[in-house]
Amino acid sequence: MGILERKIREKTTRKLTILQCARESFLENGMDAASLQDIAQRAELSKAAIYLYFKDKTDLLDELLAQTLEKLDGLQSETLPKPQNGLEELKSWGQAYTRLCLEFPDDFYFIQLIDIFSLPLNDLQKTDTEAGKLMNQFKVHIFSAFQKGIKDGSLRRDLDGKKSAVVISQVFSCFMRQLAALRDQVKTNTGYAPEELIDHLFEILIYAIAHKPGEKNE
Amino acid sequence: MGILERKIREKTTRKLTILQCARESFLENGMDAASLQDIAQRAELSKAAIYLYFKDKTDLLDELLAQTLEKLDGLQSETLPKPQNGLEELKSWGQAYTRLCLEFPDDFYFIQLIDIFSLPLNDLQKTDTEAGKLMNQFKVHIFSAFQKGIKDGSLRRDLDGKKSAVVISQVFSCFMRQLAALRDQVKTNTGYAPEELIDHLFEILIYAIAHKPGEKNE
DNA sequence: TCAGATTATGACCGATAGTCACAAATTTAC
DNA sequence: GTAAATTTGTGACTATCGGTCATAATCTGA
Repeated sequence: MGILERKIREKTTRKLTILQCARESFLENGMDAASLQDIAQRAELSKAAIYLYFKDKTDLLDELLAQTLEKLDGLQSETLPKPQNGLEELKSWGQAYTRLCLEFPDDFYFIQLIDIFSLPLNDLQKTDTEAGKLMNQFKVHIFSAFQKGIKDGSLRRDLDGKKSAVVISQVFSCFMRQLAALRDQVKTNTGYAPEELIDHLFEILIYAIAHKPGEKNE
Repeated sequence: MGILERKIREKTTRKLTILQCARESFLENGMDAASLQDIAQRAELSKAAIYLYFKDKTDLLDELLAQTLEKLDGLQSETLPKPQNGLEELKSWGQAYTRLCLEFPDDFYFIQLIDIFSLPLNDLQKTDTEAGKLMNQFKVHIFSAFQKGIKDGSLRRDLDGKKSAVVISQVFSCFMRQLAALRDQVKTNTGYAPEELIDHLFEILIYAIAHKPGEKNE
């Protein structure tokens, strides 16, 4: 039985090696320009050998994306050890996403490639890839944070929780994606550092959805 | 002189023919998948002949983009014949952009390919392409509408006009882009029609930046 | 009529993603 | 221990892409 275990172990380590090489190549050359030939060379394999471990180029990407989504999950639970009100929970997700963007651009590169709302919110089980499943989980978290916030009074009660979740999440992910894509040019093009713009986006969004203590909330 | 005129006329019509064929091919196959071979066949020319009229593939795209930006300009001045306050002006730009997205998806496809804020806001003359110049004009319009709104009291006075212009425009264009990209899936994936989501985005953004009559504005 | 410019082409280049027949290595069966 | 079967690997291949280039056809002005 030790043989089988060793073979499985070798297979997975080889897979991980290829993934790591793919990660480097994607980051250095970008999603389109990265060639399987280059990835194969880094892994000291022939290009055809890659296809023994991965269906195609997008399959490689899916696995890398799954890795990154797990990291996002980790960052969020790191910043929010205890459950708080809905608004605080939303903020913590936003901060985790922001940290991924600013502190871990390598990871963010993969998240930003896909669109969070290109997957159905309803058919939770209808996802074929690992990354798809994780993305759905993520969406469910955001959605329930909105519902919670409306109930506990930290968000405006006249909001349609689900609709706001869709719009706000979409806004946030799109904004961060664009920011990450232009990273170095943002400051020179707009005159503002990425952090400033993100802060302002936070202000605007929170201003728009949070219940303000002074006002009545019904 | 008639000969020269005819030659110029023939040259421009041929250019327009190629542009139209490129437009169709881009729309049918997408920016990447559309091949110059296909465009050439549609135009009943050899692939090499295309390069007599356009520098490369992105040159084709630039011209199509310029056409679309002019259309956006037309839509805006159509809905806003007379100058109003800053908020109204911003709304009219938003509506023009929305109309382009919903009513003229073919045109929107090209606008959505580029990012409004990937060009510098400062160096207005440093644009090499026609599309670049038009984009810069567009950005200037939005920027001055914010300044105007803050002055005339239709926007919150505590806003940093320039910063808000950057963030809001980015949010808006990203959102619409994603919406257009997923067009048919939006309803099934989120449960909301594109129009509903756009309306809600309008509500949120206006709620966040507009001066509310009841409140003091300083 | 004929030189010179314009317009057009097919053949070609280097690059890509992906396939496939075949070979080497390794495990399993006897 | 050896042969069969399976896994792991490869180089050569296809088809397609954006783009170039020598060459040819067409048209213009003198």
